[in-house]
Amino acid sequence: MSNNALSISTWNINSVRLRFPIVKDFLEAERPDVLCLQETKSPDDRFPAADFRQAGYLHQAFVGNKGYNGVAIVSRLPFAETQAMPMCGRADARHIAVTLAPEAGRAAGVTIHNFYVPAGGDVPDPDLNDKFAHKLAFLADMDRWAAETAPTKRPAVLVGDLNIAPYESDVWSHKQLLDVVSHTPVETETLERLRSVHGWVDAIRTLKPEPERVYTWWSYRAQDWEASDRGRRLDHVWVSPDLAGRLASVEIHKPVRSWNRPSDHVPVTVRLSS
DNA sequence: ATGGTTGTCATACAA
Repeated sequence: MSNNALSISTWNINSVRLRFPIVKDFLEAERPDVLCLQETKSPDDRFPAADFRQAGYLHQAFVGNKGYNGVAIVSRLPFAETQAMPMCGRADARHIAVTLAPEAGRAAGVTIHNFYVPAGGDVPDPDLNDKFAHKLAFLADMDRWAAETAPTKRPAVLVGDLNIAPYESDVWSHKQLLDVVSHTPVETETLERLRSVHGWVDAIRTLKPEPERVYTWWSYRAQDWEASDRGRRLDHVWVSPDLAGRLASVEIHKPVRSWNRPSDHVPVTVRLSS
């Protein structure tokens, strides 16, 4: 029997229909048990469900909108239940969760939460920028949700594009990004409090501790993303304390950023041992 | 200081 009880990949795909070919290549290469996607940009009736089934991912949960937002979880392991929460009172497809069924073996009963936090626009002032106000309200909603449901009291994994790079070594220049949305103190402190107060363990930083620089996103706007290497760690994997001892590996799939017609985010894979 | 790119949908807007 494999010592690998559960592998989960998370990836902001920036249009699942446009990028299905590279998603398929990724699944064939890595074969994660579960793939969590953000920014699918697809209404539910146009989600490529049959394509994922053909790739072996029979179990699916997704919510989407036409042209924006959207999250999905596709899996080789069956679900006992699925849930999509409206955040900030809006049904705008920024959260979906599944709990793995008894047939998932050592991974049975693990709940996987997939979040897509609003990017927040350009101006880091909630009074001047509604999108930044929405981002802060979304984080407050996540805090409320965690306080009310205590997700880390049970085996749980939280993944997604949280659109915040919390630590100095999560960005190419801490000093130059202090006023840039994704790395402002109000965001980084709020995210760190949200994570730690509710008992989540940062899986990426557990296995790749500071001060190693870790990025999961590189802008489309660089002439040469790899040469300039102005990245940020916007994508996260958090686990509940009872799973922290089972963290086997975390992989940032940086080469995927150079694949044909890439997303600006790369996939991240976490593996839990039995 | 500014603009740089991408995807979607319709030619603006969000990221």
